[in-house]
Amino acid sequence: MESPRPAPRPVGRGAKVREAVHAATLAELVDKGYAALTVEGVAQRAGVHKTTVYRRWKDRESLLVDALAEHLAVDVPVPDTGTIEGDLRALARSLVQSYTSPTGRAVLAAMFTGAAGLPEIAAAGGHVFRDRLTRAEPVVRRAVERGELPAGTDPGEVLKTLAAPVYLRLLVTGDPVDETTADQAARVTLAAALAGAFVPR
Amino acid sequence: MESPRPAPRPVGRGAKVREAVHAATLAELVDKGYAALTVEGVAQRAGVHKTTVYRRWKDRESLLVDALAEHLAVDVPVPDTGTIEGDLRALARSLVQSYTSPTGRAVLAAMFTGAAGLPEIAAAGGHVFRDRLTRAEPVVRRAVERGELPAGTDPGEVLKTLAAPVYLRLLVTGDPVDETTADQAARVTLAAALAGAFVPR
DNA sequence: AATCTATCGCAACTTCAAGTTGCGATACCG
DNA sequence: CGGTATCGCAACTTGAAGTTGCGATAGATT
Repeated sequence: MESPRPAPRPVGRGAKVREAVHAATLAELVDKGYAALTVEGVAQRAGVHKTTVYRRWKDRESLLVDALAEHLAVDVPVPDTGTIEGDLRALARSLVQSYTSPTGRAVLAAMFTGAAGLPEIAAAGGHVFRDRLTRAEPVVRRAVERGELPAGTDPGEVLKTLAAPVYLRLLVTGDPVDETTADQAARVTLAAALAGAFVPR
Repeated sequence: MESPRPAPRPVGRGAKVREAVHAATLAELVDKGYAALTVEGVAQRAGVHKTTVYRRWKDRESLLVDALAEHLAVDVPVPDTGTIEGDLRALARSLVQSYTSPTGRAVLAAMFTGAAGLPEIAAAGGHVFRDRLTRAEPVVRRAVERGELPAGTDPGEVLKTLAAPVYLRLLVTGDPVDETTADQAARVTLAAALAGAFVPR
């Protein structure tokens, strides 16, 4: 019990600045892309001076990591439709949806195709993926318990197979991605799972 | 029949310079990565002056595109083992192998995770993928003709499904990629194909 | 309402790589 | 052995990253 105010003045005008800069960062990411994103541009869009940005964030990378982390800090609900087919479809469609908005595309590009050599951002991307995958694993486990899928089916492998075609199109081929893509991914994954292709030999 | 020498002096010492700069570009890509790749660094490693590089290539992007294109201009043999299972396995293993060398990783990173906002490089990456996919389509068609796979099976979808897990691990999750990954991808793809999951509804 | 203090705006600065230019030197081709 | 294209070299411009010191401002405290 040193002082009655452990936080001297953590929230003042600073909160608004922080928010404005985050929003401006994502907006610039959408407009210009990662390579052409400049701190001065972000600052101007946020109605803030460049030095203010550098006082709150160490460098451009820290700013990016912070903005992306905040944008990704949304809880994605895990479906439970009662059948594995419905759940896989819902998961795939949810994945597609999160990357079809302009902001979603920009965030994806920044995480996986923009930040080469920036370990923190790449790590953040991998972490987000792993986290969502872990949270979705019960979908597969429930299906195994219901007897829909063979015992021993590896949840992680199933979900990676579900997500892989979506990321392939987004990052590699550049093909359009829509609900059809999601449904086809679910169809393929379900067929393979039913055939026991995800049970370790 | 204007002049007996349509090419005044296209190949002189220039060829050696070109080769040296290409090699140095890939080497720097491996050592420093795309973000930290500087034209001056490439020039020094190639034993050449910076201006010489700029005389042959318009800018850093052109240099990258050229070096990557040359590195990727190798004909990948299309397998024909007699069974679709053997062919899929061979294709997947070949894909894995091409990205497990240090140079392979560096090239992959430059194409898909390094050159955001550099349309030419991204387009080159997509083009390479599409080309190899087209050249591998006969593998699926032969399997359909042999009666191994259902009639109407979409070759492109099969091959994308085969490649997708490999790219997912390389670009998104960062999981290790080896023959096991390739074999599992082939296993899953084959199971789905046998179940008719690649026949348009 | 007056004041105190952390935060912000501003301008000037350093550093570094991209890309350019002009000129002198050199290596290749005939 | 001479001619010409190519290369080395040095000096330059440009633009963004990141830094520093000082004066101005807004928020919380009394």
